[in-house]
Amino acid sequence: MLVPHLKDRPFTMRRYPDGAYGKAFFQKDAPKGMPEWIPTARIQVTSRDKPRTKRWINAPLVNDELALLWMANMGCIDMNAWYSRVDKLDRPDFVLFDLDPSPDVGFEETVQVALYVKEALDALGLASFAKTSSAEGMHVLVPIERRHTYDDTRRFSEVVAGAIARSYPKLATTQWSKAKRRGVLIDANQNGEGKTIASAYSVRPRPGAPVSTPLRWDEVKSGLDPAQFTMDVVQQRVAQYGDLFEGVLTTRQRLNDALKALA
DNA sequence: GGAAGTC
DNA sequence: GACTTCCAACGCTTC
DNA sequence: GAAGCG
Repeated sequence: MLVPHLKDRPFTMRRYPDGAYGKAFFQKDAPKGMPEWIPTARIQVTSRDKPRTKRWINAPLVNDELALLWMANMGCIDMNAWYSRVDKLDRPDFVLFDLDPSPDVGFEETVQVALYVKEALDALGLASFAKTSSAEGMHVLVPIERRHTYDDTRRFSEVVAGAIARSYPKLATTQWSKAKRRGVLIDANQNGEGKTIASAYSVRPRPGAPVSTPLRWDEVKSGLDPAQFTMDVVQQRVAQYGDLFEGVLTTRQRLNDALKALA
């Protein structure tokens, strides 16, 4: 279920060599010694040194279960990949609404904001898909045609997030600075080239090992508990429902009309 | 966890 | 030989 | 414009 959501996307390894609670580090350039049967994409990324330079890296592509197993064996727990695929790196497959509760609110409020996001997207005629992200957060994905740029998707999510924050100021915010933030952050800034998201069905390195779990929208309601989605529970869900995120990979929607309606 | 750089 | 460091980087605010 | 930060 997991592999299709990683297929052909530059994969950023997040390794926990000392286990889920030890020090972790990111590694986007394929380590030497990675077997040749794991394909790579030669891509250019910006480095963080003072004069921002571009450098070429070999990004691993987790395209089958054996590659996924190899990553797990390298200490990867959450599986992080780009929003776009290697054949069109600058065209993301979806817009992400990353919902992150501040310390003053919890999952209950996050669920409510997720419903507001869906409501707004429904009004724009856009189908969306929800999953738990970590212990407290939610991800709402809007699959799109590969015609829009990351700049398009970021501006779109900014507009939608801003509208929701203004409509529900007690509950939702776009305030970046943590000190001034109250309520659930709708983080539009997570839409950008080179940014990654923990995929559907990723296990999180947290107590209880919760899984980022695709949900039916009718499950997104008061009382939903993200901690209930343990690995065995999610395996049962997959057996019962199949991949609730299949639509993310198959739905193609145009943002233009929605953007126009907002302009 | 492992390579590479520093003493 | 032992110890340390490196394995990412966006776009906002701030100075 | 560089640096700090979530």
